[in-house]
Amino acid sequence: MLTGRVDLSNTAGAVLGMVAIGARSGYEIGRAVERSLRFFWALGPPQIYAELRRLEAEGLLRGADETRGKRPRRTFEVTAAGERALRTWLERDEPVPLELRDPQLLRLFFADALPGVDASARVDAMRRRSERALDHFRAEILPAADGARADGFALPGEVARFGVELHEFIVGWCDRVEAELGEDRG
Amino acid sequence: MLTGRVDLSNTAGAVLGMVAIGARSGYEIGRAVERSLRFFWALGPPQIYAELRRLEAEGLLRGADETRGKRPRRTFEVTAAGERALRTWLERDEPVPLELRDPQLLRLFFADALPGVDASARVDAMRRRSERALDHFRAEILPAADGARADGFALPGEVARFGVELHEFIVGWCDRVEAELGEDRG
DNA sequence: CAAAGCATGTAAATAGTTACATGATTTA
DNA sequence: TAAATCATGTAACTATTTACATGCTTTG
Repeated sequence: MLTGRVDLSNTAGAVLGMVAIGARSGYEIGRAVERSLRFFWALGPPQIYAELRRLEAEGLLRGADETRGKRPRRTFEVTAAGERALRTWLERDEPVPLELRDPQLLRLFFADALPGVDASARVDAMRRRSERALDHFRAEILPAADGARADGFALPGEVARFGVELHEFIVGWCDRVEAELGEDRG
Repeated sequence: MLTGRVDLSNTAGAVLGMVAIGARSGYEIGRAVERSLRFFWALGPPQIYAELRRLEAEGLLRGADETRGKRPRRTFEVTAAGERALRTWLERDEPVPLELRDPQLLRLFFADALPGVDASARVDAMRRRSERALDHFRAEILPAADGARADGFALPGEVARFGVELHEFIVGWCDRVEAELGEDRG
């Protein structure tokens, strides 16, 4: 069907957007996701390939076969209809929730539901996680965002800095809470 | 089976934990979730009821029938095995990722993928969303956390303050980015 | 040339959401 | 007593993850 969806899902928007900024194959999209969207919109290979197939069937992407020997390979580009759909999705202004799903915060929430559970250990795990995340941002995501900036895309850099500052905020919060918990015990 | 799972899922831990801190029925758990976990671990009624059934079948919860007339109703309490499972889950120390899933940040990321898309409008939607969230925290979640504190549970309050400070951070970030975007245009 | 890892995907299972159904209780 | 809302769930659908399969390409 060549008319396409009017309302893209967020995952469809992410995949279409990735093709729009230059990722051609499922694999390239997967690589780009790992270096950019990953921390606020994770996508695994099965989702990417399934979405590519749907978007092509709807006429929002045009696929080309680049099979070599028995190894299948397919590359994509955005059609005019795809660009319209992407624009509509980008500009949509419904109230979208911030979906945070954090097992660590969940454990901390219940840490005093049972006697003898060490809340500080939960907070410490949270802090270490954000420190690891910061390493990853500095090693992978910020450099990739600089690359995007060189290609004329500025927003990936802003979003990457959001990630960095978010984790810095979490580290600071953990330090404050650990100090408080220490006082209560002391 | 009365042996129970060794490894609770996070959703199972959330439901079991809610019973442990005093929510007795599926409905009460749902209410409590809306006033506390919602912003970092959302759970709808179908998940809650399905999980209660599983936890009872595994012997981690003991259910009691309180049907009135034709209206079914079931209340629960944590068994000794349930308490052990909850403790194990609470103290588990695997590297759990921060799963952020934010359609707004996703749109902002791609805002310069197409010409003529207004990035400031995306940032503004983000800021308004966090302002609404802050209203909700002050009206619902912080008071509920104060209630929990009165019952001897301190961590829900800490976690609620995490939510407040997180959204304050986001509001500040949005203001900074909007200022930057304004400069670039001006 | 064997092993490691790069690249491309699929099938099956699990998790989560949406839409609905239904009865009890309170309120206008 | 009609309407609202409280309370309890189920069925069907959608999204996501896990585990696997397979063939190419590079490197020791």
